[in-house]
Amino acid sequence: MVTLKDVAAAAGVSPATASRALSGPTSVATVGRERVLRAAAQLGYRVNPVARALRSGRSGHLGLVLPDLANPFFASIAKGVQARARELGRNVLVADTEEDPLIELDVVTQLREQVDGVILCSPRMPAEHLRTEVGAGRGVLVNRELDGVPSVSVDNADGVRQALEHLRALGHRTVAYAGGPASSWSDARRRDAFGAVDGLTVVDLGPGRPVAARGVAAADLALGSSATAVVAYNDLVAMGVLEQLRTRGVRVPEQMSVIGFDDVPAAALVNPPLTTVALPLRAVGRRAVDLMVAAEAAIQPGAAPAGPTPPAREQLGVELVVRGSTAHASPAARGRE
Amino acid sequence: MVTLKDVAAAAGVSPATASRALSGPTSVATVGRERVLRAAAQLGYRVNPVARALRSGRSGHLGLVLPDLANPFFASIAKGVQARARELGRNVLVADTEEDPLIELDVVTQLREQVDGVILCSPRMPAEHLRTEVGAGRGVLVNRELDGVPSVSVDNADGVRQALEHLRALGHRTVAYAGGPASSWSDARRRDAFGAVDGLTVVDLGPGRPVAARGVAAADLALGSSATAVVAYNDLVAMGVLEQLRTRGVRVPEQMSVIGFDDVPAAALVNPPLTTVALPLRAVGRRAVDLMVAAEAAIQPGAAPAGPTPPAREQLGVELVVRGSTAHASPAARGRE
DNA sequence: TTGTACGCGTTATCAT
DNA sequence: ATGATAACGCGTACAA
Repeated sequence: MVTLKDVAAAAGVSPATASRALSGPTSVATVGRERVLRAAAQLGYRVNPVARALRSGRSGHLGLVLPDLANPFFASIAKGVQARARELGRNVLVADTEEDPLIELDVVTQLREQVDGVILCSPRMPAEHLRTEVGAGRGVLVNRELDGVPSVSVDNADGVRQALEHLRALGHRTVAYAGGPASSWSDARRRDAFGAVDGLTVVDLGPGRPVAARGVAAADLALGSSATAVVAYNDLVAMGVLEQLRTRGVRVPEQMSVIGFDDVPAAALVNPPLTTVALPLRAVGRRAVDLMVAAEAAIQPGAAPAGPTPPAREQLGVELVVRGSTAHASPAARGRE
Repeated sequence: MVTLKDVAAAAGVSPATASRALSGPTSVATVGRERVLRAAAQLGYRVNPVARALRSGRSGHLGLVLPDLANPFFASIAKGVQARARELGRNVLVADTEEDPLIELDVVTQLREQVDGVILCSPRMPAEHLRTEVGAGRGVLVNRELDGVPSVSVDNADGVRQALEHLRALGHRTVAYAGGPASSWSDARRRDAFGAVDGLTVVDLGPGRPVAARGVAAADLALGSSATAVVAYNDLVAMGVLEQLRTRGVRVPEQMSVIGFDDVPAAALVNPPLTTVALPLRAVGRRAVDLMVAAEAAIQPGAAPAGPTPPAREQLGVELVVRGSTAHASPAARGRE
């Protein structure tokens, strides 16, 4: 293993100078810097990140905590985080909480000390824990907002608005909402948005787990109402709705329209292809990384302490993708019951 | 930050004794150990992993390199790796290579120095690079085997056998195979297995990218042959086949049977539900971690150097999950052309 | 069994 | 601009 000392010796300077030449844009004589860089390349020197971390207190690692890696929703975010982190030359420590708030707290506590900052996806833990764990520039929230903590989320309200606008233009007048988990921050935002439309009657199918089975149950509830369209919490639930409607002999979209959220890859593969609100998940992940490094930077230097920039709270735009699961509300549909 | 020195002071012992009391089962007086442990708990002491890493040369981190986090196949493996690592109190550094062999090599090189060992999923890089990068107990291969490197994979041949056995029992005599990437180690194993059956004619649809679009093309090829069933490289390809058959007005499974590989979550949600060879991906991830820590352990102590255990090469069992996309080969099917 | 002292590789401080 | 020196927190050889 070739160390900084070796490089310094080869370049005929002190380790301190070698460090400066390699590390930062600090003041180093151009000529000396040249010699150091050449010596380093010559010897194949690579800095020891552990030693640097011990001395500087910053490992360069980012933490990513999410409820379920196998959920394509979080996988997409993770992918965005990965990509951006790689561009920035930083590594990512990933932890899966299995959707368990206790594991979540545990994992964050443990991870926090190994990384410079942690990106927390759809955290289920209560606000007070959240603030103590990732407050003070040590974390970024995704899909959740909290005073004093930077966050990036999607414009849930606009997604709902677009979906309802689309349905209304198709002649629908009564729409059912198959909501998500009661503890979901995103679901709460969407529910608010549902209340804000006029010209449409909304049937609340209640909260539920974000899985296909919940969609199966929701479909029957929707059939029992006068709704001609169902908006689901996410694509998985929407697929459950689709499946049950088929089982019941109800044709989609002729007799019932269905809209999902997320636009996971499978959404385009089901029959009929799912109309859904596409969320820019990769971009969410990328932005989260950017906010995280910005927050780190804001900690370090003696930046204007009087007016510290308030934590950024970003909201990314969403877009309705119209596929085959929505159509005009037909007389046949209304005549169904 | 409370350090070991603080604990030692509080317990009235030297840092060395405190270290011994906390670290290993080394010789420490029972009474002193008690005092140290209590002081540590009292002060909320937590070892600094970075300092420990610098001293010991081992970070406790595991590296996980995979082609695509958004691919449910790899996401499942990652999930298994996560879970097992957590049980063992180890963290996981994940890197996504975007299916690019160049990025893969780059990422592995860079990650290798930050972790104790790296788990390499479905590596696309050539064998010689592989051996230099992860040889000598520094890595574990998943879905690829190589002399001298521990690995864990699934029993591809048996999966093919089960699928063909199932089809033969249903009366099929000619089966098409929509293979995967030419560079895929798994695909090569499956191809071998196809050649080893008798009583069945196999139509090779050639290699292709493991995406739905490839399945669409493969479906047309299959229809142009005398095959009454299609086996696909993975579920995504199988879903593409399903989609195109529907477009062509060919009923599944009545006129054509379809079998996938992997059993991703979406496989049960398509119409008809996909019969597929389920791979124990979570278990694969877990075993990979176990092999990795075993390999580390084999490096450390002065274990029998004469007979070093040959690198483990594990193969996990697979299971055909029969759903709705396979049925008896019918006269109607044969009369189609 | 316990304490002292040193080193892991790097960077920050303080002189010069 | 550069060099000597200390320190980050921990583990361990050596001495007691």
